[in-house]
Amino acid sequence: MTARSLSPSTARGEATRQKVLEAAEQVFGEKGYHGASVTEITRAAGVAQGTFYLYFPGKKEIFLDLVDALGERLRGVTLDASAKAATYAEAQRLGFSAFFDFARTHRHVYRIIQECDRVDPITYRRFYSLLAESYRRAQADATARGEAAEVDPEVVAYCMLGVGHFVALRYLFWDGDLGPEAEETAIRFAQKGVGLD
Amino acid sequence: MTARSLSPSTARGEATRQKVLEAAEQVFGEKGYHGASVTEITRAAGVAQGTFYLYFPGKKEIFLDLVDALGERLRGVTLDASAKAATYAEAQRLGFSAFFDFARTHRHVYRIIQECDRVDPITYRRFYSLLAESYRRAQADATARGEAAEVDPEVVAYCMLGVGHFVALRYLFWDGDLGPEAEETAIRFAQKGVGLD
Amino acid sequence: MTARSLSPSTARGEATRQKVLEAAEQVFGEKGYHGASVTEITRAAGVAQGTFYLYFPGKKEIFLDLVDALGERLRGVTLDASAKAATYAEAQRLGFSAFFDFARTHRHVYRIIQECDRVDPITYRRFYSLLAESYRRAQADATARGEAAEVDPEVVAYCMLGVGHFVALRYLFWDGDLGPEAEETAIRFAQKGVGLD
Amino acid sequence: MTARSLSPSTARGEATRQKVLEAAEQVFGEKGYHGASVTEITRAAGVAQGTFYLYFPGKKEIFLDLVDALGERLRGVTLDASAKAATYAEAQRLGFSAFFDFARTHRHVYRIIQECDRVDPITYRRFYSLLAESYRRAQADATARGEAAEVDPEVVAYCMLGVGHFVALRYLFWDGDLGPEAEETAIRFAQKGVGLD
DNA sequence: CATGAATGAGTTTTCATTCAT
DNA sequence: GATGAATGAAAACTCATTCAT
Repeated sequence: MTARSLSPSTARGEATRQKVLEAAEQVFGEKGYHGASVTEITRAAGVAQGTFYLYFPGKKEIFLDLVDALGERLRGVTLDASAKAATYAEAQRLGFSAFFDFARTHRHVYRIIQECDRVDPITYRRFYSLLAESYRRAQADATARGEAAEVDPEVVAYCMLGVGHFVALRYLFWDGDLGPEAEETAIRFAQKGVGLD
Repeated sequence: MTARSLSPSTARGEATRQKVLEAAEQVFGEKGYHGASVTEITRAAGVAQGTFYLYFPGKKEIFLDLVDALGERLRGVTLDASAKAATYAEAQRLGFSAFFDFARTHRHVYRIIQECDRVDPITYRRFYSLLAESYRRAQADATARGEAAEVDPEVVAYCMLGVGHFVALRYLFWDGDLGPEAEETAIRFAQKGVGLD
Repeated sequence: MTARSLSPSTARGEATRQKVLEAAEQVFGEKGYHGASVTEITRAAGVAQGTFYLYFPGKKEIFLDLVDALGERLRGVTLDASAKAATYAEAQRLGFSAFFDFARTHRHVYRIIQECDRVDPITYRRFYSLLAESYRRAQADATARGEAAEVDPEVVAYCMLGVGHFVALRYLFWDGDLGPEAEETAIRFAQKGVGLD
Repeated sequence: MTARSLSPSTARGEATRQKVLEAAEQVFGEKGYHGASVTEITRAAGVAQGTFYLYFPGKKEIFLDLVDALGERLRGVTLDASAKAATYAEAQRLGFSAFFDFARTHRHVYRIIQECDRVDPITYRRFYSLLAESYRRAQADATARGEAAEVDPEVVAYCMLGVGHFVALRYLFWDGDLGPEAEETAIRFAQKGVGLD
């Protein structure tokens, strides 16, 4: 997407790069972008300080790389999940479930996304824009098929992003887990709102 | 709420305290928590470095003070707005409008809330918990009056928080402003979801 | 001795000066010269920061004043005690006892003397020189009267200072108290050394 | 003794560590613990500020390291010296001489020991406890062999520490040097006291 | 006499990044 | 490719002292 990482030319190099990347994900997840230090990442990766700069231009860049990668993975799982559905309602249900599963498995890492807004707003925006794009398209298609109301799909996409994010925040991150009823309620909200008339 | 600031005892002191607080709000809004330095805040306030520590224990504390204050103001405006409504639908509409107005007016500052999660998760959680409380109560009351469906009001509260936050993010912070149609669509979403019957 | 303090002209002023002086003694004793702050002293004295500078030129000066005063008191009690004795042996015994009593009562304050060496070596030296003077004279007199050996009384004076100081350090400050046997042994050492014939 | 320093892994690192340590000894000796700053130490060592923290956790730790090292050296020279003696009297004489030599050569550094009491009382106490231990043992052995009187060797040990310290203070630090007569008198005092029969 | 707000120089410490080996 | 010692700018914070009221 953006050429942020330096290229390894050997297999050994590629392996080192991976070690660093994984260590970074773990350390960033644990301490956040500002709380983490390059020293700590390299220590966790089991390489020397200088090695870090052989593969990444700097702390910022590896962080943004991680965010991009995370976005890609998240889009992958949600898209894959909803692709299996026959109806829009079913797609929404499966999509939300996949999202919550992802957030559950990547608790710490998911939270670092928010820090990205200050580190590089462009990357932050891209993260959510690309994610929203799937939602937008699904809504637009459903509308075309008469399965959903005729409303601006872009707005709807961000509404759904919001529902997912805040329900995950409240139940997954604060409470420890999200039960099936809460998940059901969230999906119901996305489909029928608060239930007015 | 939490005793985080030191006490001035004269009017002059109170005035200085205010100057510093306002400068901090401005600088934090512009550069974020980590990007801002105490030096910068005092420079913006027109006082000496040491003066800062006469009124606040440290950078972290003034930041959290600001977040608490922001939460209080935000709860104030949304509650005031929805109090004027006769029906739940109306209350939601007015509440969202008030929220968007607030976010519009406090763009920069509103964004620092997200940084708070890493600085002090307790304060971050309190910010949203207290906000959600109003929404929860409104939903519960509406349900009791037969105006809303019988669903867990806590989940609904966070769904609404999410809708507000992400629509503000997309339209207010990224696009520059949020038009009436988008606002209308968001409210409609909160009331009827994506329109699935 | 040295004109280090500023002069109060009224009775009220004299009272304030005293309050500050006493607070300083206590705070310095507790935290040491460097650990104590002027703010803390004034707080302990119940006066404003500025008031301090009405009576003392600075932190250093009040500290040295305190050291001088302490020396005067210590010389007073040891001299008074040994004046009551008929023989040199008796005078030594009473002098040491008085010294240990003083150290016992002024544990904390006594220890700040050592810090004085770095703050102002002149004052530190004066403290011990004046104290040694009494010992020196007593030894010289005893020699003249045939009660003590014919040795340089100046050296002897410092040996006795050393015995007192280190026994107090070991037993009073570290152990909590100095029993009569230890005191007796110390005195015996001063009179007969390690017991080599 | 206490793991206070960080580890260099190369010869170059070890060399730098030494440079910093030596600079610290010099600067602390000259200005004392509080008068010295890390900046000054690194400047004297010819390294950058940050380098200091590669080898020592902080100013306090390097200071305490220095005190421990000093104690070890001092114990070494006094023990070595007295080990050569046939009698207790001879051992005392040689031990005192070695002590005075050490103090003469390390004037400045020796004086920083006193500051240690406020910086870390434990380390201060250890310094003298370990030193006293040799004296105590020597006295106990001499008593067993009938060479010295039957008195508490612990008290005697501190008496001798005191004699050494204060005679060094008076003659070495204040006067510039300690002549043989004064040294002789001090030793005589340690052996026979003030000469009371 | 007394106050206490204000000052600003000075201190310790951190850490992303560089570079000789 | 890999190392890890070295850098130095920047940060948060303290505190003796001044001075307008």
